[in-house]
Amino acid sequence: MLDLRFIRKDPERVRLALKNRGYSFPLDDLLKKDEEWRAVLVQVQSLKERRNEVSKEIAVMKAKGEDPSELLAEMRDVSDKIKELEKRVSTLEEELREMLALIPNIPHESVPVGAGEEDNVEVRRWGEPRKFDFEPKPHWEIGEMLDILDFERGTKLAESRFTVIKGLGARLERALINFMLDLHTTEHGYKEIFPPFLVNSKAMFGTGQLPKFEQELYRCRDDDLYLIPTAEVPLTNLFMDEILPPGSLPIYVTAYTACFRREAGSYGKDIRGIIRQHQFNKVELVKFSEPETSYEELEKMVRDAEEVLRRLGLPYRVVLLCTGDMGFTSAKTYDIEVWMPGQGRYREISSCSNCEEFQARRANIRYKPSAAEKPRYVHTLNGSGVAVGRTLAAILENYQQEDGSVIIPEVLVPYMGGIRVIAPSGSMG
RNA sequence: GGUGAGGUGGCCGAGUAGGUCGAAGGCGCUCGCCUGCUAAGCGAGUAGAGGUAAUCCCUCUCGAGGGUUCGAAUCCCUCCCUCACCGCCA
Repeated sequence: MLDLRFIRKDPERVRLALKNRGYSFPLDDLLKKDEEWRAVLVQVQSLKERRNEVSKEIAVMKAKGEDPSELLAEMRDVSDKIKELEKRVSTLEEELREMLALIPNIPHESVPVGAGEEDNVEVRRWGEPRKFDFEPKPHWEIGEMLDILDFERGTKLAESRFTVIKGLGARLERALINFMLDLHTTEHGYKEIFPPFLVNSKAMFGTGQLPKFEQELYRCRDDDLYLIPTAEVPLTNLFMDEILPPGSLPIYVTAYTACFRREAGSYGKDIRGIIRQHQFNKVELVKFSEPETSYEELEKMVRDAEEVLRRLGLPYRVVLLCTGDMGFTSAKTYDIEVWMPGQGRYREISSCSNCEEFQARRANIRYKPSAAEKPRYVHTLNGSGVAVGRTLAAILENYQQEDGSVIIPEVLVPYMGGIRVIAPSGSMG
């Protein structure tokens, strides 16, 4: 959420940001409403001032045994007028809040202006895509052949875009989670969190999923609870409505969670394989930072995520998203894309964003720079560190052998109990 | 789910026959004084949000929302949460 005072002071900046993002928004309506709100507010406040004064006078008169009935009559009218105007004020405030909640964040000045994916800027590559002397298969074929990915039974149990992972595949999924968490907690300084997988609507508002993206969420019928689409939601909202004491920042947290997304509107996309699932696992990184250092923190966070892929030996590239391709809450986003030989292209496996104070304002997360200073909003950052299912898919494709077996990356062998290869077993199950 | 108790400032804790209470007192914290050092002691300060260019000023906030009243932390209604006991349960 943007600061209303900022919009008031520099509406052209907001207008430009909206244009660069490809958003249409009735900014003039908002400004007009803001003006009316403040006008009415001034009226109410001065009437209240009058009422407060007179109420004290009445108390004094009564104490002296004088008759205050004249003042009482006057105040009855004032009180009615206040009630009437207050209705208007709260209506306007509600409308302003609703409008404000739909304005996306302002892109950082270093973000390229562009309409969509094609205008993103590649900033670096790592690793050499392997040369195959056979035709590399897509991961879903490998997974089915090894009997570790079971799409039919996933669909039977739930619906399409749900998959059952079996045997050494499940073990590999678990190994990846543990490997990523260990890396971030022991080497990158993140604190491990195991949060709820369901959160309430207030938390969803705080990180920006609500109200605009409600159709992307799974909701519980009888409770004000939603399945989280990413651990960013519970992690970022950890300090909702709090003022962090001096010296708290930066805070680094990480969590493994399952993530749940309805994927409304991506009907035809990535139907095969485990790239786009309704339920998937992810290890998430979240930082709370002082405004002055948040962009350094973003660069570090991207490196933390990249390190996962380096250790796994998976080639990738880092892409700076343009204004038109960024998420609603982000001021600047880097995507990390892993090389998928079976598809012959790079696929997003991590997305790291600096939301500046956009989410902090929504979730009311502040800190005190020092005991004497006023609270300020923190900057919040989030990034995948990284998407587990997509990593598993990338391993299957990058480490596949001609005979259909898959080599386990060296760093994962301890997590696999010493197993170095997943080979077709021939057994059903 | 049932019954009972309770939700006040960073923390503890006063404050109900409604009136000058954003709120006593204590702790903590900040600054100063004092003191070989530390502890103790003394003095001052110490919530958040909004309106305004802004110190001042004004308004709002005693779990949330609504009501009664000239006026509510204090009265009424609804909801939420916490704690205790019971029931159920991984």
